[in-house]
Amino acid sequence: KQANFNVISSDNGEKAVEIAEDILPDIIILDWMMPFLSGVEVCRKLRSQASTRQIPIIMLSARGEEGDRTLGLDIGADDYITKPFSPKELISRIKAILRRTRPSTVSEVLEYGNLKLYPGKRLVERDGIKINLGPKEFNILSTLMERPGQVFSRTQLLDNAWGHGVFVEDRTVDVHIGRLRKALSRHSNDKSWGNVIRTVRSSGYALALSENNVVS
Amino acid sequence: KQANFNVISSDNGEKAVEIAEDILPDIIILDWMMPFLSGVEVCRKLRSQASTRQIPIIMLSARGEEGDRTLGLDIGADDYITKPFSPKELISRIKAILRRTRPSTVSEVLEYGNLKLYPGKRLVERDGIKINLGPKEFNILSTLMERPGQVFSRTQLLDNAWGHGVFVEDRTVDVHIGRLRKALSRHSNDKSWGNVIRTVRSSGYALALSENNVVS
DNA sequence: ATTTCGTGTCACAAAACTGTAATAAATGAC
DNA sequence: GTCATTTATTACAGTTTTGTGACACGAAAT
Repeated sequence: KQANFNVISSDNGEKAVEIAEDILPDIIILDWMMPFLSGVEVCRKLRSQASTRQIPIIMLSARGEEGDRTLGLDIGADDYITKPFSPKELISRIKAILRRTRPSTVSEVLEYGNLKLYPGKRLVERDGIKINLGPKEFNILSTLMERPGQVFSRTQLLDNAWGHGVFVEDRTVDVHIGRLRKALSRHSNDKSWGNVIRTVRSSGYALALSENNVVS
Repeated sequence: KQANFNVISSDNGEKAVEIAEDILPDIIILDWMMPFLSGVEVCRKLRSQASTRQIPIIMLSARGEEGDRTLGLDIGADDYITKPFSPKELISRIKAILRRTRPSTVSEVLEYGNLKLYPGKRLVERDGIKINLGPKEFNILSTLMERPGQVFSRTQLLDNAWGHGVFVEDRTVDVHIGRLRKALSRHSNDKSWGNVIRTVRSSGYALALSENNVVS
């Protein structure tokens, strides 16, 4: 919490799995020893299910034997820390993992062209000029900026920006993309303020600098 | 091999471990039953060694009992497939795993001559110049570029680029090939921008550099 | 209580893309 | 060279997909 993560905890393995399936956290810290379901079993369970398979897992253990360590990693944990450990170490390992899976959760700032997005401050700037976005628009842009160039389908954007399991029309994304585009080019006529969101017919949207834009 | 992976195979477990340690492949497909060292033992061996510990493993097995499955996963396999399975399934599971461990190996980009195609970005470049293609054209080119040189019948192209079970005239492919050719050579007269799509009379189409074209 | 803001939908307009058919070219066998 | 086939091109009439303004609604701010 001190490192500014949103933490949900559970004191038993069974519940942990439920929660994980439900809210799909960015990362899971798993204690080896837990009531009902051990860390190993939880890990296995999470790995056996498509929805949770991709979630990074860090295992914590009091025992330091080599055997445990490899078992932990074998079982699909992304990292393994033995107690005692410093909170600092835990945080930096978490960040190391998130840096490659979810840049926006740990980066101070995401940049693309003259665009800057500060995930923590929920702030977007273009050429240093602050830009006002609604939450949804911010989330969409944030998603796009995590993987510049990647095409995201409307459904993916809905999942990422709205949260899972919401019932919203796909086309609603279009409207928000429209608002986003408008907001991103409101304050200048400079060419460098052109459209940064490419629409990919029949697929979705992607971030793209207009100077890179396609010749047709 | 058909999916464009570089494959090395071994017919016994002992050798497999040696090879793995030697060349450090991106992923290992392991049969449960093997002479000398069973798949399980190979898996254990690979997992116990630092150099090979990170390499993803997919286990293949003829037996479908749950016991085996969890044993396979426990032992450190990243995935577990029971025979019979479709090659397609195997490929897609391989890709799923590589996507998170080695994104770059799952063809971030397909290249052919001065052509580059980025599947994730739905983007095509020739000599670095971006080229605008409709969805169907992109799909066709994508299909062709996955196996340069290979001749695809109109029906195959229809299946791949349109999806199975669509009712479209075979000849429609011709038209799209025409559009594709035009789009691919629109922005330059350079000889290197010549036709890259070879038509194979009475068979279909294939990717081919014009300098490779047949002299008749 | 009112205003403001952000959202989600709809409907319609605008764009982009497709499939087909008709016609012209080309290829290859004889 | 002629003929039968097969492919290339073109034009055009749909279709499909996107962009956008309008509007209603609820939550938050005033």
